[in-house]
Amino acid sequence: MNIGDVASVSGLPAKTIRYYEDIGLVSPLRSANGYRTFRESDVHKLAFLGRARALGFTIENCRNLLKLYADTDRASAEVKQIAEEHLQQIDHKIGELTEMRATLAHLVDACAGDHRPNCPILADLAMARQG
Amino acid sequence: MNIGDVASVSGLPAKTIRYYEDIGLVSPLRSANGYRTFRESDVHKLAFLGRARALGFTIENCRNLLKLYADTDRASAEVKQIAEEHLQQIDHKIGELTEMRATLAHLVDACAGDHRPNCPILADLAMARQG
DNA sequence: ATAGGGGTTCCATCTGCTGGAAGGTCAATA
DNA sequence: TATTGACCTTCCAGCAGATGGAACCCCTAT
Repeated sequence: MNIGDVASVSGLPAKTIRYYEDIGLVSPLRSANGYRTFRESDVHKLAFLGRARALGFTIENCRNLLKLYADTDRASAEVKQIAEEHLQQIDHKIGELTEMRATLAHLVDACAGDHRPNCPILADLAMARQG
Repeated sequence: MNIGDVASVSGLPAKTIRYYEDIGLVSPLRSANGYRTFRESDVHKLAFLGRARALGFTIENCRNLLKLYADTDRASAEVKQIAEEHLQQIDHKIGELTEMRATLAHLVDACAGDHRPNCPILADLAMARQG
């Protein structure tokens, strides 16, 4: 399989697949003309990567998950730990965003949004909030 | 005021303040020895930036907000629009993260997390989810 | 032969900083 | 006066995770 086919099968852009090879996540063969040749196992790995990335795992997480996946003797505890840590980070981010959202929604609400210059959003940004 | 003082007053690292000068967000004066000299207005701007960034506004957003802030004839509608767009993006991100969280939490739940190799998390990553 | 649709490499760019090296400046102290 | 130490300066590199583009090769069909 050439990179274009793999791209459409896996849903990952060709550029991304090359990048993943660059950083050692996947190692396709090369045919005589220099084209990358992907085995089933490579395609499989890339699909794995696509899903892990879609769940927000970092590249380093992915590297470890792939390693654990390849090791049929792994303890599921190791995988679970990675996932749990990631889950915590997601929760953390959601928390931050939710706080931002609340403040911002409050300000947007307070702003008339008309032709007049008076604007509570700018007023808030310009000086420390009191409450 | 020298950069260190501004850093402690504004809460922004000196590095960040220099960076903000680099990209034209703030333009402190220079004293004879080459040190940056920040006026009250610069400090004010930096505090503004700090708060806008804390609300997740991009640098480009900040640039525009500062411009609007400086323009006492602005229409609050312009500010509100920037804020509303940003709010939508925050909502979008929260949505994505919440979906990720749900999937991941489900998987983490399903994984025994013991010494045995069997792992639903890896199983899921390895093949398309069915539902 | 030529046009097109693949593929290849390499380098630059994006966001928003952050770290570090190499060096200048200033106030206080030994 | 010399020197320490805390400042400050510039510049260059790097982080994640790609993505865009230039310049070029390859292969098939017309």
